[in-house]
Amino acid sequence: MTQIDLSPKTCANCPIRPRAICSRCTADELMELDKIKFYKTYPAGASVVLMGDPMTFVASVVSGVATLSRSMIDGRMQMVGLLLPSDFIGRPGRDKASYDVTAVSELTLCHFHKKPFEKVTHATPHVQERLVEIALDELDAAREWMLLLGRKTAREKIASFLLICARRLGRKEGESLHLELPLTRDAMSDYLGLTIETVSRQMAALKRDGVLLLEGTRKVKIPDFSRLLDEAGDDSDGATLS
Amino acid sequence: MTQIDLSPKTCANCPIRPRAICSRCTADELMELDKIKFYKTYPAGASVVLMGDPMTFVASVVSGVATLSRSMIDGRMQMVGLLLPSDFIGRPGRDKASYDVTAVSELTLCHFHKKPFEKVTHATPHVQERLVEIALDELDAAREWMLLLGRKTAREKIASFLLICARRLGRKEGESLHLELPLTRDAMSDYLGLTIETVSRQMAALKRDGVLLLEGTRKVKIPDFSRLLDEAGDDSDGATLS
DNA sequence: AGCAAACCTTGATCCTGATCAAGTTCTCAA
DNA sequence: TTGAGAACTTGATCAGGATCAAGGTTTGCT
Repeated sequence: MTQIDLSPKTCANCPIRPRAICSRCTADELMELDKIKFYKTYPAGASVVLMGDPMTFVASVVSGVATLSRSMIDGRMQMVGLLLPSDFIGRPGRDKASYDVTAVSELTLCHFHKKPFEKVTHATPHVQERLVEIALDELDAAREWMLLLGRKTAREKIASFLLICARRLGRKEGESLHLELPLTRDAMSDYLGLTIETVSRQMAALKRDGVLLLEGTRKVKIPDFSRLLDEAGDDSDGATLS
Repeated sequence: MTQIDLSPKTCANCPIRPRAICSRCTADELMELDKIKFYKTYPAGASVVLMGDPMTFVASVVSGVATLSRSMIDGRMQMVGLLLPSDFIGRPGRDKASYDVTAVSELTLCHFHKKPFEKVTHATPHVQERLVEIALDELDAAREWMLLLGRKTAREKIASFLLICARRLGRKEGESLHLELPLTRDAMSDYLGLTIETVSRQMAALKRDGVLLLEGTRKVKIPDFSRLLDEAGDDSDGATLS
């Protein structure tokens, strides 16, 4: 039997393997998945799929950042998903994209042809369970996001966004938390249902008030995490960093 | 073997049976589900579960209307889900509610104890598939809703809400479409991220402009469906009623 | 029928975030 | 190194929807 590489890098390529349930896949199942996968790299700004396109694959993000978005006929758009490395793209059982997928930085995806992927997963209960779990995670995120879009002030929206980023991308450095924003101000405005000017102004306000420090435009330091939690106005007791 | 009742009424009680895939459940599976189910009726305004509560059941709506909502410490809240008869409540594999569930009218649920429900579904691929499908449907709805919350004007929000209601609850009567709103103005404002006053004013404006006719406060007639579609500003080609 | 409470409407005013309009700072390629 | 375009900031003004306030209507209970 061929040796299977279970190192983190490979692990991240299989949408089923992340979050430590890799162990539940048999070597045969992993080999089967490895046979039907292929990598593809998109330049920053590239469109991966457009709403309505036939979806012939599922994929997982190897590196880079992608966004999901929906738009109106007149061009107004709203980001509805943010995809970071190890995140899953795709709707098993659906054949059309119901939103646009765009690379916001150079993006490498590990694709799986959809038909054979579904064949592999079809009869594998723990994989189906994992797919339910992925969908429920996304649903929770979407609903948290709805609260943000519907009821939060501009300042709270920015703070909430920083919080979300900090949770996934933040690194503790002594007392304070260091992170590199994955989005431009423009993309942040699409995320938060604001204009770019408001994003810029509120970032400046939070900086002025000592909630954050900026190094250049994308590098952010959070001196006091609980202060940021307050600013975000969240109810969730997520006082912890993963 | 006991006779199984496959009439629509019973069918709607099982979260797996709706949408015409009942046929994929064997008689044994249906019997197993029937053993672990129980009905419960909640008065209008009752809280079904609160965020953070342990969730010991999944359920499906038999009659009435329920809402999912999230709130902030200071009381601001956003509705994040609207549940009508045949809709599914519950997060298989999760043990805590991540939002509040409230009965907005008298509500009857068909509950299934979660543990045995998961046992029944665990080894049944077509049921797992159905659960993925349910979760993806909710996700699509949530993302559509995010576009509404983030980018639509008050008038567009109202029109979009009427559209959603019309699709699920509307009845053709000659040329025009008749429907009874499932929510009060107050609940509509929570749905749409508006205040009750704005909802009231925009309903009045749409009435004044001939987009709708009101009979009392909840009965709505849409004389021209395509007009409503325009007002909603949607991109989706959903020009059809189910 | 009569009353209270919930629900809804309408008006006046205010304020947050959008829009319009320059300017400044990065980034990166030649 | 320099120049061009992208990304970002800042200021002035505007407007959509929130807020405050009052009154009207419906519903349900006794």
